[in-house]
Amino acid sequence: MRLATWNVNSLKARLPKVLDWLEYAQPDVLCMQETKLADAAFPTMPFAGLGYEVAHHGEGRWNGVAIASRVGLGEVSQGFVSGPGSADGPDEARLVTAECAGIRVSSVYVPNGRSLDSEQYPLKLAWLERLRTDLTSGLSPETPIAICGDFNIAPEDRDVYDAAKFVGATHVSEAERSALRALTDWGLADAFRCVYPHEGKLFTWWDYRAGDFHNHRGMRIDLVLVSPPVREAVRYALVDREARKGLGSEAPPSDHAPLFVDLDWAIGPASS
DNA sequence: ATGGTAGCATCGCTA
Repeated sequence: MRLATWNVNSLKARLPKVLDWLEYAQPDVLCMQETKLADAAFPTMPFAGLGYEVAHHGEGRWNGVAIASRVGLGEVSQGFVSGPGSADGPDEARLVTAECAGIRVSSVYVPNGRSLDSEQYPLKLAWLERLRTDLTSGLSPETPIAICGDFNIAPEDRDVYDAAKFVGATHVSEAERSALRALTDWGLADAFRCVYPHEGKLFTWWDYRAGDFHNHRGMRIDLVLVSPPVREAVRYALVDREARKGLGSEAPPSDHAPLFVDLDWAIGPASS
């Protein structure tokens, strides 16, 4: 089973590239973030044409998350479903969860945080804490779980191109990394790190500006977090940098590259 | 130190 995540930065602008990538990379499940679409505007037909069912949670102009699956899609929930303060906070489409081939898959788009002195920064930390309680309360780590998406956190200094340039910046602060550790302490593992335990400077996002992609100035902020039964099944993972390139007259790329994780996992017949 | 780019509900905001 190939499980992928990709912040597409507008599915409307990126649809041809996403469809090309589905045909080329053949993921069984693709989690998307920043679709920037309302639910009614989601292009269901071209996904169905490639054999994918889709669960989407969108609001229109910003955010928007989706899960496309060709191995079954059930028990869909949009947004937070439980936990304290579930009625609080801004109504932003940043979480959708569905069961795919026996794995509880979530597509998440963690708030950016903007800067440490922004009012958005504590909201990011609160959102992460709420994500933890929502996705883990009442569950055993032995439940097959995969939380996939744009976490807007680089877990370690080796996950940014130059740690010195990020001192005092968001995405690398101790509080953000601690919020991420709360998830891993519960039992979730960074699947990419399971495959590349020693490497550094392997990124999933590069700023559009100043030739950052070409100059290898990026960050690893897109993650697939897996519970122990899924971790046991991890065989391979890759960031597809080809998809971050703008090729000739094609549509321009997202500023994120897709990450996929290959699992030795029984898919079984597709069901819905 | 600044600015660099992209998407959008575009002349301001988000990333």
